[in-house]
Amino acid sequence: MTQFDTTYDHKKYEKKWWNHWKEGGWFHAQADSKKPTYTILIPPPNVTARLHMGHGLNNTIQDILIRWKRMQGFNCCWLPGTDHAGIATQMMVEKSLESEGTSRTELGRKKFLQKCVEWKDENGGMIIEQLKRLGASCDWDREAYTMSPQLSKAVRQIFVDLYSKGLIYRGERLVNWDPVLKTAISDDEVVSEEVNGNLWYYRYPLEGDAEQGVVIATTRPETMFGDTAVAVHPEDERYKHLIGKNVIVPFVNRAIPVIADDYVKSEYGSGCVKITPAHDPNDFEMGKRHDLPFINVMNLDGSMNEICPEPFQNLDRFEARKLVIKKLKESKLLEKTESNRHAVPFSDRSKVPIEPRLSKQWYVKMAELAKPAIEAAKSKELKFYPPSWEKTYLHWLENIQDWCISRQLWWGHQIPIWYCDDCGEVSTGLEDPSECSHCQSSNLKQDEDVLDTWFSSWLWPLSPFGWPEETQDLKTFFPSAVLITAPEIIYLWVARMVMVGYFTKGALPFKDVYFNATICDKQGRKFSKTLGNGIDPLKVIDQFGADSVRYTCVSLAPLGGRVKMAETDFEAGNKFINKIWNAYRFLMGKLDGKATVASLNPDVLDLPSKWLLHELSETAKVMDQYFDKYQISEAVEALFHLTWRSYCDWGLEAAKDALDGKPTEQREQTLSALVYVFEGIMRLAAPVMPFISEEIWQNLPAHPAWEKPDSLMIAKYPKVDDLPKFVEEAGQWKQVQDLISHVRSVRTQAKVPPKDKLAAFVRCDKQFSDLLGRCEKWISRLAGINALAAGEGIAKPEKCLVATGKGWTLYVPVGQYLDFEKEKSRLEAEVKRVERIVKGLEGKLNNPNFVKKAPKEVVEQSTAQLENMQGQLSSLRENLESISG
RNA sequence: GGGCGCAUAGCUCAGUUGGUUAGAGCACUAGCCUUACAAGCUAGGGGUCCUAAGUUCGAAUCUUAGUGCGCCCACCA
Repeated sequence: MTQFDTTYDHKKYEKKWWNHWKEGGWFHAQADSKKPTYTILIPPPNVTARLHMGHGLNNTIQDILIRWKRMQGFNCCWLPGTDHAGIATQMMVEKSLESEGTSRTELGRKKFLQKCVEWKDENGGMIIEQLKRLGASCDWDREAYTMSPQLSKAVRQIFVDLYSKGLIYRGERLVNWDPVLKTAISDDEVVSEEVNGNLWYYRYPLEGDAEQGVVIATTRPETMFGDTAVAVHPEDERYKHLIGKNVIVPFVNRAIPVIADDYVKSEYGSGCVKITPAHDPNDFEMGKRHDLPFINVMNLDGSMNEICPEPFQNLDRFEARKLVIKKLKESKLLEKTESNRHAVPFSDRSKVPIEPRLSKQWYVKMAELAKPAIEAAKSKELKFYPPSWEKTYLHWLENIQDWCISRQLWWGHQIPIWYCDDCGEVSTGLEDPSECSHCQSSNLKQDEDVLDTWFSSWLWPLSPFGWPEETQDLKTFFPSAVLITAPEIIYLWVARMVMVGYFTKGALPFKDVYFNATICDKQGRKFSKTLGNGIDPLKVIDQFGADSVRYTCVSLAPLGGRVKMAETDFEAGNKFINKIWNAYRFLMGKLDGKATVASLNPDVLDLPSKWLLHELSETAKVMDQYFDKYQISEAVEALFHLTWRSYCDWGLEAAKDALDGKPTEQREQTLSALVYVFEGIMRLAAPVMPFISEEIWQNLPAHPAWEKPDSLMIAKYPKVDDLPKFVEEAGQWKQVQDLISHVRSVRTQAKVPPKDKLAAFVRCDKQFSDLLGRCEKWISRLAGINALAAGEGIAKPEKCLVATGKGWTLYVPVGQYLDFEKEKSRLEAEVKRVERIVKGLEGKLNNPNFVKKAPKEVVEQSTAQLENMQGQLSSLRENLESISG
């Protein structure tokens, strides 16, 4: 006993078993294996990322499924890797350059990219090491990276394939222009801030009749030189008569049409809005809808350009705004000024408002690609867990917009497009072209932009396995089994992988998509850096151990949805681990150094042992069912119940009787059953809690019914068909358990000291009294009974408490402890409860429609139940009368 | 504003095609240092299954409306 600590110390074992697994090579999947394949692709974290709780949950779920399938004999490949994360990495590197007193533009593109590579080598991929602490059994030999030569080659290939099929085109779009940095920035670098501004109302006179006109309302009067329409709601009575006519833009004296569009809100402002398609995202959309001209009125630095009239030219946009208002006042066109608080997009970098700017971008045509992806979901070939996400997925795909794949960054895959200075045409190809494919000129310039990071990660099911080459890896590991990811990226990533899967291979990249829960704090707020409400997984792994963290995460998290988590929750996992450890200590103590135990012999095994064995097989069955449906938290709960409630609370307690005695065959059999079931529990627990289960499993004596490979992670997962079952005996023991619970309850009610032994009398049929006779030693030990009498003719003794169950009435004489008043009120409440049930059942059975229409089994069940409850009721009444009288 | 979803014990949630007395974990209460574990054992209290109407022999479960909440997308000139 002394060789075991009273608590499990994870620090002693985690490193040890991790190394054992690594040395065993069991993480690695063979491409030429004869076993069935099971592949999961890790959602590649940003190479800049640090492990957070969301990763913790997401990867624990993946590891559980992988370990479960591996133990079931599958050739499991869990592909790890990272994403080059264009924006995030570039921002990190720029930050460090800033601290060195230099900048991206100063270094130039080539040197900057060099810096990015250096940064990645030094700081990147830390999350990969952190995943190992969690116990993630990834195929580490296959670790992939979206900027590696292999994956970059795949990106190039898919670009060229799509281009050659006419699915990539160049189009115009508004980008977020930073007038200080004179560069476009990504959406992620734009922060929206509330500012106090004004809403100005001013008049645009009607063409040919300056007396008439419309009053528009705007927050950005300086863009008026780029106006190409004025829009009103089609049903707005105030303006209906003007639709189709022209108004004059003041100062530039340009005629623009009044158009009708649903987008306009009659009740906002004046109900009339100026449209500047080149300087506002909504106006841009409307410009496209109505085929309006796009007029850019600004220079790259945000000053007004030559299109604007003389006094405004070269003024900064905010100076121009002031002057516009001044001039409008002078011209008596300004009607009124309202203060207006509204959101303005700011550049996160330079802290100035961004200016939407028209520019050429590359797009992927999505409509055709989406078709098979839609079909896959509709036909249920592609399934979502929980299924409610299917609608979201379909809604997006059915209204899909073309995908803008160019990003104004340097870090990433530079767009493989070359512009010819001579003929103006573009060239592309798998190799960098040395001459224009149209005019053979060598005056080529590559597009400055890079591809969206998702344009490389949508190939994740393919490129890490060697695509476009038809490698053995690709043949074996594509498609994967299930994708475990966060619902936020259903469009960005999930749907796109499906589309490219069909485009390249004509197949789904995965059949199941599981969305894990979002982790929140106890107030239901998402974990976020800015709130600082997150839990650091590494900290809790240090404190409680990886097994505790894994167990707690999945037990708290239902499929989908949200999980409210606090650091104290991990104590629950820790308690469970400790319980397992102590069961192990107890068992090892009783085994007394034995290296092996006897084979199970059903002829000798006692009733509680058979029940426990049966519980194991039942749990193995339901856990498989839950895992199959990705209901991890339910599966883990079943494991908890088996371990704690069944094995420890009942199994070990009942076994003490045999274990305390001399070394008989009975004792050997009880030990055999305990070892067998405990090993079964370790195997069931291995996917969830790999470290403690491995430590224990390695030390358990060999049981003839379990094989013993080099590691639990490659041992056979318990299969319900192979496990012993004792349906009848299990049912019998459950009846005994029920009786024991009632005796304990009665004792507590009478406040009988736990150490005092009592007698018990049970009125029941012969079958049940025989059963009780066989179980007397356990009833005695577990219920504190020193004399048991059971049978049909048992009379009610004096001064006793009574309890009823299915087919039996229990009398426990409690003598001095009996409090008549209390017992009377308890019995009255009990009688009332049973009466209510009886009444309900009678009502049901007296209803001719019920008897006529309900299924036969339901009617029979109700009849039998009524009989049972009536029996209980009469026993209770009898006792109540005797106590009252 | 558009789309989707949720509402069951104090909290987090199960409840499988409508059918036993609606369950679990945590929390709470009481009694126990019973030699594996006080990070424990035993027992217990606690629910008009959001509201209203409907379908049905029968509704937590199905339908409709209302209320409250959440998520995603788009955001107001």
